[in-house]
Formats: sequence, structure tokens, C-alpha cells
Amino acid sequence: MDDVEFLAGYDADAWPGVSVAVDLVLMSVVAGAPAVLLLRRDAPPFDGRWALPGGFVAREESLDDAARRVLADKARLAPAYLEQLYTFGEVARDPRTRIISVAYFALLPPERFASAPDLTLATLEVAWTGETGGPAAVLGADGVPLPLAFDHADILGLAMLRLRGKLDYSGVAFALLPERFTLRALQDVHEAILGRPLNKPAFRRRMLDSRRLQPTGERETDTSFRPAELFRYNPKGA
Amino acid sequence: MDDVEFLAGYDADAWPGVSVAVDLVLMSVVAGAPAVLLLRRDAPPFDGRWALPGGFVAREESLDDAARRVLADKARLAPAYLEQLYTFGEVARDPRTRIISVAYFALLPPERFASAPDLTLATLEVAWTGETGGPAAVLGADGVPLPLAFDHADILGLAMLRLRGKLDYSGVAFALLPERFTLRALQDVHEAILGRPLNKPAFRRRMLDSRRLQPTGERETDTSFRPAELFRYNPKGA
DNA sequence: CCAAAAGTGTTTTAGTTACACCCATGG
DNA sequence: CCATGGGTGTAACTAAAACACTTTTGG
Repeated sequence: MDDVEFLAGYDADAWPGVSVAVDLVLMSVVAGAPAVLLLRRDAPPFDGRWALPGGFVAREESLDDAARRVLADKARLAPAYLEQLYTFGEVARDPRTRIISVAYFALLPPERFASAPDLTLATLEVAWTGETGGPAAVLGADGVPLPLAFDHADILGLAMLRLRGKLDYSGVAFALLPERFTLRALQDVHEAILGRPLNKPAFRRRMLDSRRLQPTGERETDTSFRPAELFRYNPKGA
Repeated sequence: MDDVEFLAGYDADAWPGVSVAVDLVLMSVVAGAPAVLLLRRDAPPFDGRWALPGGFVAREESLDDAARRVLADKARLAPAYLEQLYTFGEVARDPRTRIISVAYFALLPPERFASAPDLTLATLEVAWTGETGGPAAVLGADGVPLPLAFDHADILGLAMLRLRGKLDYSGVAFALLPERFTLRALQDVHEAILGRPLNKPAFRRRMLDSRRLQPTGERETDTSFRPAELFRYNPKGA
């Protein structure tokens, strides 16, 4: 059944009000590249296309609670960082009926994706065409852009912009790393998000001067060269 | 009738779904101080307290359209700048029923408030207690904080934070000035929003170097001293 | 010529970038 | 002792801030 056929039989007036949903952009940095969690739709509309995990907001549930619940239900994941992104409310953004979507922006270190047992979910590399905003393109494993459902390309573009914008002054990068990490790993995360190389000594000093890194005294193991020191994130700023 | 009495007779289950409203923070800079448009409520809940203009989102209307309509309906004003601020969705934020509010942030030069004929609206000076975020306090003409309705103090606090945050890199300040303005007037707007004095030569150069100011060649009139040059805002950046 | 505010030039400072180098470890 | 990446010092550059100064107008 394609979308035209589906919508012909859909009763748009079944629910006369406005429905509210949350959609989640769960991002990470996998193998040096930004990644986002997408689910493949198996029903119209947009059957077969890729979509952000989402769900309706219950009457007795706050928006933040709804976002956490949807992520737990659909992907069995609890985010390391979560914030509201933007609310998308164009009348025709969902062809079925009027659905306003409150988009949330979530982060998780790549290791913790392993705890998701679901087979229907896919983690995919992302390439942002719109450097200055605009919709984002998501590339599959073969490098071919994936078809996205609804206005989810716009949501993804805005999420990437938000991630880049908050990188220097907020602690978002630390939500993409394990509890203890090296300065090199932190720099790799920054470079993946910004999409450009950074100067090592400058980056190092900037981070240490920010007083948000707590030295653990411990060092890496299993390196064939000098092991780097491990740091911990200190949100308060030492 | 007070709130307790009112709520006892209110049928919270009359509408089983979630309602969506927009609330507008219309800000300006009046007489060197930030100001915001508030309406005095004349019905429960929060009877007699001050509230942001707001209204429900219609089924066939986008969120942005709803924001503009509400501002036109309630205050006969069209904003010079409008953007979505944040969506407030705590379950009990409205004591009547579940209402999710999409807050919008609007700006208007003070002269254009004069075109608002409504007698029920009030323009008031604002003092932000929460410098680092948190709720805002609004001071009346007598310097006494006004009692605000719902979670509108939180919305105002966030709006002020947004205004300050976007001041340097975006054109929001120009939405608070007439079409032609002097550098001094522009600096006054910046100082009012930031709440601190700025260095004149540094400010002047920063603005001229930004290439967003278009010299008109014209000058002020009716000054008792050297008249300043008038500039126009150039959004593209020369 | 005086007052008042517009407008400019020069120095200082702070923060970031770039580059070169040394250090520690495994093999 | 060599390869590899971790870690550090120094100089150059850039952008902003501070300050003193000159200019232009009305009275």
C-alpha cells in the first residue's frame, strides 16, 4: 500500500484536535564520524523510509518524560544528555492529521549503543550538506543517502547545528565519551563534530584551562607507545 | 471567585487530549530599559495577575502563524522580529487542564507600541534577577515586582537569556530601532539589554567592521550639538 | 569661544594559533 | 635505539579594550 492509497482511506477528522508528539535525535560519534539513530518505517505513510524514533505525548506526562520514555520504549536506551531542540508545527508536516512534534536532542557514547538489543534499529553515518543550516542528508553504510520520512531531514539539520554551536561552551562533548577518556579522544570528538582538524597544543590548553577536566592520575593501557593520561569530566569547573 | 473555587467547578476531563497554545514574549527597549508586553488577567485562574499574551493553536494553522495571529488579536501589533523560543510542557503548568505552550520571542521598536490602541495592555520595565538563567521578575512603574501568572516568569527569564545571547552575532538589536538610527542609539540598545556600559570606540568599530551597517549619508536633526550620522541595517552584510 | 556629543588614532592586553621540540613507552 | 604518539614551551598573530584626542555643531 503506498501513501496515496493509504491516505484515501484515512479519516483525518477522527480526532478533531491537535496531537503532540516527541521525536528524538539520538546522536553519537562512531568511528570518527557523527551518527544518528534511525528506525526503518514498516507502514504508511513513508513506508520503507527512515525516521527518528518518536511517539505521542501522554496526557499525564511532561515533554521531557515523554522524550525519555520514547527512547526507552523504541530503543531501550537512556541518553547521557537530553535537551529540547525545537518544535515543528507546520500544518501538513504529517500527511495523516495535525501533529505537532517537539524534537529532542540526545547524546550517547558509542559503546553504550551495544546495550540496545533491538534488531530493527540502525546506526548510520551522517553527512550534513547544509553547513549553514537547512536539511541534513544521512548516508548509509554504502555511502548512498537514505530517504527520510516526514520533515526529519530538517530536524536533523537543526540538531547538527545545535551540537556544533554548543560544543565549545557546554559539556556536550563529554556526553559522547566514556567516564574516563584521553585528551586525544576528546579532540577526536570535537573534530568529528566540527568536520575539521584542530591544533593539538591549542586544543589541549584550552581544555585544561577551562577547568572542566579532572585528572585521574591513571593512564591508558594496551598502547604500543606512550600511554596518555585519563581525565574525568567535572561539570562544575573544578 | 478565587482559583480554588474556580478549579472545583472546572471539568478537567471535558477535553481528553493535550491542548497546544502559543505564548508571546514581546520585548522592547523603552527609555533605556528592557520592557515586555503583559496583559492583566481578569478571570481565574490567576485572576488579577499579569500574563503574556497567548492563545490556542488552531487545527489548520502553523505555530508561527498562530503566534502572529495572537499578537495581532490581543495587541494589534505586528512584530519586527519573531522566533520560536521554547516549548513548556510540564503537566501542571496550567491548573485547568493539560496545556502545552510553545513560547515565542518577538521584538518591536518602542515607537511602534504607540500604534496599539488597546487600553488593557501595559508596557512595563523588566528587571532580571536571574543573571544566569532562571525566572525573571518584572517591575511595575512603582518599582514593585508584579505578580505573574502560570510559569510566565520562567518564560520571561529564558527570553531575556535568548535576547542577550543573540545580541552580538545576530541582528536582533536592529529590530528594536527605527529604520534609520545613530550608532549611539544602537549602543544604548545593547547596553540596556546587557545591563552594563560598553566602550564607545570599541563598539563603534565592531559595528562598522561587521559590515551590517549601511551609511545613509544623512544626519540627525534638532540636536544642540554635532549631529550623528544615520545608518540603516543591512542584513546581508554589505 | 564654550559645552556637548560625534568621531578617530594609538597603545595595551588577552586569547588563540602555529610551529618546533622534548618525553615516555613497547618492541 | 627507533618508531609512535603524548605532552610542553615559545613566538606570532588577531581581536578586543582602554585611553586620549580631535571634530563639528548650537548657542
